[in-house]
Amino acid sequence: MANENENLTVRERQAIQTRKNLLDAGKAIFLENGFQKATISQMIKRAHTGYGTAYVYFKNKDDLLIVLMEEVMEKFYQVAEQSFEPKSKGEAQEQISEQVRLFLMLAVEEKAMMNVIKEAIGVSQEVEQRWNLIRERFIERISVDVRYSQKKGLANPTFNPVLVARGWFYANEMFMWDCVKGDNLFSIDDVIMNLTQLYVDGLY
Amino acid sequence: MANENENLTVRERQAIQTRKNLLDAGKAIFLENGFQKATISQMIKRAHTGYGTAYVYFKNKDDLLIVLMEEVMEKFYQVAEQSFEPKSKGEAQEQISEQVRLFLMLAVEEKAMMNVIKEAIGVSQEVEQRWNLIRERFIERISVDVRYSQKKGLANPTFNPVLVARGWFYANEMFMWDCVKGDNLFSIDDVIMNLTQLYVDGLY
Amino acid sequence: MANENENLTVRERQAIQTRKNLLDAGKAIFLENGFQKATISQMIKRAHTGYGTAYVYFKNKDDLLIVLMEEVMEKFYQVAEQSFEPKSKGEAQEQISEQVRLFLMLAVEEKAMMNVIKEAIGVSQEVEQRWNLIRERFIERISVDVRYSQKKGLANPTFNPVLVARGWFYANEMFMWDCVKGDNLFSIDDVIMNLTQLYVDGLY
Amino acid sequence: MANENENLTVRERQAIQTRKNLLDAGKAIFLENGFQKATISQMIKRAHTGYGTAYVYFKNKDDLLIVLMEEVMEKFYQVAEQSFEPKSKGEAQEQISEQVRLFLMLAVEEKAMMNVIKEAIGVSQEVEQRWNLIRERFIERISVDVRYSQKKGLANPTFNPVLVARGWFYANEMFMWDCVKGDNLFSIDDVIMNLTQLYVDGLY
DNA sequence: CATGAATGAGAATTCATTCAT
DNA sequence: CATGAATGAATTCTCATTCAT
Repeated sequence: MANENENLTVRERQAIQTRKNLLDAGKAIFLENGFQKATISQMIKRAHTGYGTAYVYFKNKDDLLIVLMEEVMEKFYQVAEQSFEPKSKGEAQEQISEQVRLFLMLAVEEKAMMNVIKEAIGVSQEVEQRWNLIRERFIERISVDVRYSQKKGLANPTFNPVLVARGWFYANEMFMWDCVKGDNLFSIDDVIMNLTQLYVDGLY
Repeated sequence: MANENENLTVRERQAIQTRKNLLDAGKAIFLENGFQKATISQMIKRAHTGYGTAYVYFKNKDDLLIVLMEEVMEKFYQVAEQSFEPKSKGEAQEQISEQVRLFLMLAVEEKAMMNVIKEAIGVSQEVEQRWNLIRERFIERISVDVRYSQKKGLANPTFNPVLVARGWFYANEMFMWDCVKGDNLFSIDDVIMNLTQLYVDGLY
Repeated sequence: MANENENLTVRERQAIQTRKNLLDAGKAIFLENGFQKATISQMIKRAHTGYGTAYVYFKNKDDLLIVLMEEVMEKFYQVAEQSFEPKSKGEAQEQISEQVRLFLMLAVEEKAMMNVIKEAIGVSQEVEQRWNLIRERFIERISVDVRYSQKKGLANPTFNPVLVARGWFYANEMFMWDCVKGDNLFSIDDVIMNLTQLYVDGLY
Repeated sequence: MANENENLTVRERQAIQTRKNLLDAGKAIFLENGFQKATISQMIKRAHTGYGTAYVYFKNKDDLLIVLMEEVMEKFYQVAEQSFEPKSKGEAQEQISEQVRLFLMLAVEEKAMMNVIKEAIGVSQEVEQRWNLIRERFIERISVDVRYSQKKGLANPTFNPVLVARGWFYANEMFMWDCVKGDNLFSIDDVIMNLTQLYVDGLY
């Protein structure tokens, strides 16, 4: 506990704090202005650091957002990582349904940040690449679940798990962006029900 | 003499030609440099017109791309507009499969232009909005097909046609961007087969 | 018809004027602040043009200075281009002496600008290259004179005209920079006398 | 000799080593990147020292280069300091010729470093001043030689030794920079021969 | 002796767009 | 219908140097 800090010199602790200040300030500025309009100037001003300091810790604006993005996505990973060991089609549907709900809810909770991220994905090569990595991680996890269900004789074994996982995630991701955008044309529950049912009916 | 009419006609013809030159030059420049790096300068230079001329025909760079985009999407609309009146689940699967194939093939054919469009969607509000409109048009058309199948007793009537159509299109669209990106991890045929089967098995 | 031409000419005339304004302003700013400290901002401000305008006419600060430099060097070229057709060693010494005098006088006259140029040569690759070109032009001209004297039997024919011309110009150039620098340790007349005598005694 | 080090405390020895590391690293970095692109960062990294350490030993980047420059110039001084006591014009020409050869050869040997120095002279006031000092030292030495020859009745006594020495060194210096630049348009031997002959024929 | 976190000045530059001709 | 000279906003990112530890 206290040991952790004892291992660090005063200098190191200050450095960590400075980085954190920058991250916090960056997040606030991004949320206020969006990705493109946000400037490093604003951030260092709010973090009470010097101009060069930001560049000690982050290569540039994109880089800072990526760190923030990973932080947010951490929560999503936890949802994706949930154990999935259904014993029947019914159980599968229930669990998948629940996972989709958590996924969308999380997105809605982090709505503001997700919108910044979406903007950044379109604008910054680097951020887009990072998002693709994140996506692949989700798809990979879903593939495992599909394979599990196939092995257990619950899911149609003729499907290619990777392609199914990919298609399934794509639909979810796009609905997620819809939810985040805010002009909610549909109830989230309707989306979940229809989406899951179609998937489960098709796959299982 | 019919001089006046002929003069007007000549003028009109010149105008049409100028517009076409601009469009052709614009397309070439977009394909060479991508959306952001492309400049109006380059375009008017290649079209052998003056700076201001481009603005006679197009509101701005985004506007020019949108015209180009609509031109390309016209072909896609034709695929979407194909009659869909299956008499059995088998026929449905066959027809949907074929439609997906045409959709993806078209995208691959127009690969270069689709990549420019993708870039522009991320960067330009206007283009993004236009793309959303295009997307809605596709989804609308699919909804009609779903409803038809439900009415005919082929498709599960408990599904919300709009949500199903949307989810289905989202998956297709994302795979389309994958195909267009070029690092083809999967065979298009595998994608089509798995995607269609899952959809048809789930819906019908 | 004539009107159209006049309109075009008006435009062109304005453009030429704008360019001239920029050049004049640029020169003034360079003289006031030196090469490195001078900024395009200051120049456009003094020329009463917009920021972008400067970049319509000049690629960058270096480019603008090069134009100014060529303007100044034009006067030097005229000295170098003077006819040189001595009939005796005495005449040669007299003419060379006179040329060196004009060369150094000119440099002293344009002292301020020459100092800017010297600074720029050290700092900007482009300017340095341009200066090398200018130098070669002088050396080339001197070579011609040396060859003339050799042909006339006045100068020692065993010397390589190009190398002699180069060495001779180098010494002159360096003394020129000394004169321009201002801490005149020597009288210009002494420099001319000694330099020319050594050269003429050696070569003729 | 080894005593010198034995007299030093561990601390002092470490300090000397650190300084040497910095100097070596600095030289390597300068040679790799040129003067302007070289950064202190790179140097301290390669020398395995901390940021501040470099500033314990050197006032700044220019200062470090000056130390390196003096080291290189030391060899040149030795050439300049060679005894010069010719008994005839022939001997003078021979000795001067040899000195020029050594001078140019040395420059070519240290080509890489000389190029860095040239860049630095143009960019840094401090380095330029130091170079001027070095130059004066050479000129001073040559003046002594000229005076010696005049006293011995070998050289024309009407010449101002200081001005002759200066002109002579200027020509040599400039040819030296040419040799160092690398696009060798002339054979070094031709340069030496022509240059020396002109000088000796003129002066003696 | 050694360190390294923090600093901050500041000039260049682009290109879509306008509007007078 | 066509032109093209003029505009100008606004952020980036570097790196030598300092000084508290």
